[in-house]
Amino acid sequence: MSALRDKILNTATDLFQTRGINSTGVDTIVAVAGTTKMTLYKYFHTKEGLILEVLNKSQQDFQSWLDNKLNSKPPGDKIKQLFDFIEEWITSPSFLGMGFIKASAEFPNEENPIHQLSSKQSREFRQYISKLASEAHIKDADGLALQLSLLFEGAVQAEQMKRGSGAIKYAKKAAKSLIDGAINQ
Amino acid sequence: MSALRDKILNTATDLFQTRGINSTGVDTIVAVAGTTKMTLYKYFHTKEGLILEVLNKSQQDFQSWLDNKLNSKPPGDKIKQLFDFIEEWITSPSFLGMGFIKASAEFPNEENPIHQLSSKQSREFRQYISKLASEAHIKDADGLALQLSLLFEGAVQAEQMKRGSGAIKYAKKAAKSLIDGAINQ
DNA sequence: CCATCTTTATACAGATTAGTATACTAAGTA
DNA sequence: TACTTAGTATACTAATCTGTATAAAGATGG
Repeated sequence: MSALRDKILNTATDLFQTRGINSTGVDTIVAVAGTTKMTLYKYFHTKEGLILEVLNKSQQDFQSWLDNKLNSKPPGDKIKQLFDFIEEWITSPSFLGMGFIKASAEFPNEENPIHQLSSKQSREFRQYISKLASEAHIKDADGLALQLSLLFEGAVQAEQMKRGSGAIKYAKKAAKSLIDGAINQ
Repeated sequence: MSALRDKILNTATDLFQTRGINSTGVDTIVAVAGTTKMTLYKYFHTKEGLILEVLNKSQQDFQSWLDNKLNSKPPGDKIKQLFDFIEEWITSPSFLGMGFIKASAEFPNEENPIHQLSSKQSREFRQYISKLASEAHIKDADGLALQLSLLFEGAVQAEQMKRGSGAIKYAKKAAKSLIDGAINQ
């Protein structure tokens, strides 16, 4: 809708990833975005509201990027190609981390709305992987999806800790082993 | 050395895990520990110093607990039993998360001393797993260790997001697959 | 009993935080 | 031209943050 609103949202996304959520004040966000607090609070009623919107948009962007990549492949092959695109995403120079992983660590209390949204996004991504596994006619789709999501989150975590860790290469290998094992069963 | 110093360290460890590091002020720490800021700053020169000590102690405690558990097993069997003890640790009611995983998310900048310590601890734990793999005469010990560490960090992450997730059960299965695959090769 | 050391209590400085109030400017639209 | 809307500029509140200064209280050992 508003270009200024988008600018604030994108600036906040970037700052939250590079400096941390709690360490980034609204004053910093508006200064970097080139606007004022009045405008920020017009579009986002509280900082928490802004954080929730940042998380939602980040996840939507990631999911639709991935979905778009996979949509050109036959349904039964998608699960096998999943980690190729995850590798592309993680090794991209613009990779700054996964929003919901960092957010859940900064807001560890399970009662907190930000933590709850993070948890929900993690669950939904796992379900997405499970759907891919089902389409490949894998028996225990949920079980495999959980294992793959562990590899995924582990690889993201490793890359957040040390850029260029190369962890995704090994996650990919491990994923291939697990997928092959699940198919021949 | 000092009982009061330990009390502050333990209180900070608990609060950092349950409320987050940046969200926990030194005033809160001393109030819960039942002492004053003057005493805290006598033993820890800055909050950052306290955080670094909390991280170090947490990791030492975890490592020595695990090492103690594994020491009763023959060297070649340790890698196979690793995830049994990790499961015991994660499912324990006192489990509050992994210090270095949360800390690296709260301090995402790689220049930050807290981030650097987190990264170092993650690397050292991976090397520890690699040593276990070597003792079991596994060829690509480093490769397997990296894969297992991804499963480990993924499972911890999952459990931090949703207590009682059961993720560790699937991580254990996946680890078994990967270890068996690495042995028969 | 005196001297030393640890700890407490309290108040403070200076910076930063989230969020609001007020007045202004600019731009489009009817 | 008059009205509305979007955004800016700035100052403010009230709370919280890390870290320090100062003085009193307790404890310990010679």
